Order: sequence, then structure tokens, then C-alpha cells
Amino acid sequence: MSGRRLADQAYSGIVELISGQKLSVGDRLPSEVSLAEMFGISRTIVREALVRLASDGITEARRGAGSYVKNRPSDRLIAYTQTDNLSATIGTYEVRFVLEAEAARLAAMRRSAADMASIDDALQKLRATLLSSLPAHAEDMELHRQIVLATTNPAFLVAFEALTEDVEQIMRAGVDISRMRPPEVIGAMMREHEAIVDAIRAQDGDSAALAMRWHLAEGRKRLMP
Amino acid sequence: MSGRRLADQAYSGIVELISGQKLSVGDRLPSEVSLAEMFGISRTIVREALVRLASDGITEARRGAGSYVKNRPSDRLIAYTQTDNLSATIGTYEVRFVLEAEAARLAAMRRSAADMASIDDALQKLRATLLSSLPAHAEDMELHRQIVLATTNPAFLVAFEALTEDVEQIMRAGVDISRMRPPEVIGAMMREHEAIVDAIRAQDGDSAALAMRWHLAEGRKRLMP
DNA sequence: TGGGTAAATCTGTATGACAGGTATTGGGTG
DNA sequence: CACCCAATACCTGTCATACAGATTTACCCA
Repeated sequence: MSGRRLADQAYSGIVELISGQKLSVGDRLPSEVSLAEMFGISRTIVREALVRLASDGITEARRGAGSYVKNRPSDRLIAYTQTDNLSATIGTYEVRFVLEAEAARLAAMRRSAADMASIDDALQKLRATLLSSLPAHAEDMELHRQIVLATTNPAFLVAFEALTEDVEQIMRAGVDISRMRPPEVIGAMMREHEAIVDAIRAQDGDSAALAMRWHLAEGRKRLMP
Repeated sequence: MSGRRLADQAYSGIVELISGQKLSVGDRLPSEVSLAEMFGISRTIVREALVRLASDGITEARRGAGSYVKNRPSDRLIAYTQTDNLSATIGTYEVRFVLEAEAARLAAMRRSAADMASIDDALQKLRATLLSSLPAHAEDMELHRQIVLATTNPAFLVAFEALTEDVEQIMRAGVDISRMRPPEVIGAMMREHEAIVDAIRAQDGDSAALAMRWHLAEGRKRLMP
């Protein structure tokens, strides 16, 4: 993938160490010095990889004792990064359907005035960017994010951000966004977003969820004609 | 919270630096040496914090140039770590309702024979642990995980794991699990899980989703009597 | 003014060191 | 022989220093 930095290679190496063979949950993995020798790099870099592994919930470091396997990285999750962009994107949409539709419903039911202002602001910025024919992926995501925020449930945000990080990784890996926005589509995208925002404004949960589902379905169609 | 390690403090400090003041997306944050002096720690530790920030998608490091803000951490996400355990758990359940219910439906529709075997295996291990009156949180989560895996959609797993990591962090922070498992509850938990698994076995999506919703609702009740 | 080069700055990586935990071993005692 | 405790080896957390390679900035010359 992007293994330019040594720490990335070390990360992958340790993941393979865990996933590939006998290390199961609770097992101790080799000491930092051993890993450094194993991969032919310095302990500094091994530590960086371990920090990320711990941050990803795969390992857990115990001071004075060692690093331990906390959750085995699933083979399918690893395979995800090797899945072709299109099917990965489709899979992501499937989750967004259930997650964001419900988020839109809750947002409609709970939004504060301040939330509504943030959503309107994001919508306006999206409109401006869309009309200028520039890539608007960031603005699009920001609007969705503001809607998720309005649920006042941080757990929704956690799940949403895990997904978008994924999407962005896919995008970075090569999906051409600009291709999928012929001029006549821009108006449709805006109308879809406006329908969602209007439903949230009207505090109509069912309509918001429906509008979000519609919007995501249309978006998926645009990706796979 | 968990600020025992210096890198955690540095992480929070940098987040506050971005979130608290004028740093917006695209801005460069102070150099590693500056940050080290700022927090009174070594550059090594600053780097660990930056590695995690980059891993979390908040910053982006450009060799020779500096670290840049990629996504602003939302204030509510920060507040999440300071939310009391109970309401955070309830918030998580709200998301699990929509996410896992749909995962159960898809699992029922798509499961392979191998998936079914993994689910049965996880169920059996959960039963054994429950009957021995030991903490069974790990086994419980593993069963849910296997169900999510059976969707054959890695994006579901991404969202699910982001949530469970969160849940475990909450658990680690002090929720007493054993308290909430008086003997008469064990049978109920098993019946709920069996209902889900049976529906998946019968490839009945609606029943699976319903059983999962019921199970999560009961679980939430057990947490907040 | 414009352009190109040199200097300053910054991240990526390596090495060595020490403090303060944790696990283990081995010896002493009953 | 079994058990408890202390010495010891091992490990992570942290710091300081150094240098290579990339990038930005500054300056000088044309």
C-alpha cells in the first residue's frame, strides 16, 4: 500500500506476525528490541509501530512486562485494504444507509438551534463549492458530519468517522471523484441535501431518514452506473 | 482519565491546541521540537503523540515540512472522553441498535456454512463462560463480532470495531460488569443470543434483526435498572 | 524583477542511556 | 518436599544527541 515509512513496514510486519501465525489474544509479542533486530530497524521505529497498533486496539502495552495481543486483526479487515475500490465503496454505502439514516432521524428529533445553524452553514458551503465546479467531497462529508453531530450522540460520530476515514483512504487510492459530477448532477445533489436539511429543520424524523436513504442510494448509483 | 503516560498528555495538549484556538484545517502546527519545549517533554514523546494523531486522521505529517491539521477534532468528540460512563454506554447502545440489527439481517441472508460454524463456536464458548460464572464480556463481543463478519461487508466490521474499542475503554474505566450478572440473568442472556443465532441459521433476516434489537434492549436495561 | 542557489528548518531514523515497573529464579525455611 | 521471599534479569517509558534527506525560506546575482 503506502509502505514508504519504515514504521509502516514494521506495522504490517507485526500484524502479519500476529495474524499469520501462532499469536492469539493474550499472548505476549516479542520485546521491542527483539522486533527491532527482527526487522532490522531501530527500537525507535518499532515503538512508533507499536503505538499505532495499540491505538488501533490490536495490542496493549504493559509497562515493564511487554506488549500483548488484545484483538486479533481480522483477516477480512486486512483483505479490505486489498479489495478493489468499487466494491469497498459499495460496502461502505451499505453501512452508511443504516447509520446515517438513523442519524438523520435522531438529528431531526434532537437538533438544537445551534446545530441547525451549523448544518445550514455546511450546506451553504457545499452549495458554493458545487456551483464553482470544484471537487466538493470535503464539503459533502462536512455536511454529513454536522448532521451526525446533531444527534448529540458521540458514539454515532465515532462510527461515522471510522467509516469516512476509510472512504477517504479509498479516495486517496485512486477513485476519481470529479468524473462523477457532470453538470446536470450538481442540481440533483443539492436538492437531495436540501431535502434532508429541510426535514431536520422541520424536526420530521421519518422524512429526514427517508431523504438520507434516498440521497445515499442516488450517490451509490452515481458511483456505479 | 487515562493520562498516565506522557504521550497521552501530549496528545490531549495538541488536540486542545488545534481545537481550542486558531488552528484550522490545512494549518501547520508547531514543529516537534517546539511542541516538546512547549510541553516540557522530549521530542520522542511528541512524536508518539503525533503518530497517534496522524493515525486518528487528525493531523498529517509531511517529511521535511511539518505536521498539518487534516481534520479538526470535534469538540463533542473530546467531550466524549469526559462523559460519564453510563450515558456514554447508552449512546453506544443507540448506535448498536441500528448497526448490529442490520448486520444480523445481512448475516442471516448471506452467511456461508463456514460463517455459521464460527458463530456456533463463539456461541458455545460464550455459553461455557457464562455457566462458569466468569466475566464473559470478551466472549459476548466475539459472538457479535462473528455475526458482523458474516455480513461479508468489511465496512460493518470497521464501524463495529470502532464502537467496541470505545465500549472497552469505558469498561476499563470502571464499569463493573460482574455486578450486572445475577444468576437468573444468565439464562436470559443465553436465550437471547440463541434466538439471534437460530434466526441466522434459518436465514431469516427479519427475525435476526428483531432478535438482535431485543437482545440489545435487554442488555441496556440490565445496565440501567 | 526574476530566477536559481545556498542556508535554515523540519521530519525520519539510529544509538545509547537510565529510571522504574514486572516476571522469574533460586535460596532459605518450615 | 513445599512454600515464601528476595535478588535478578528483562522490559517498557522517557530522555538526549546525532545525522540524513526533504522542503521551505532567504538571499544574492544577473
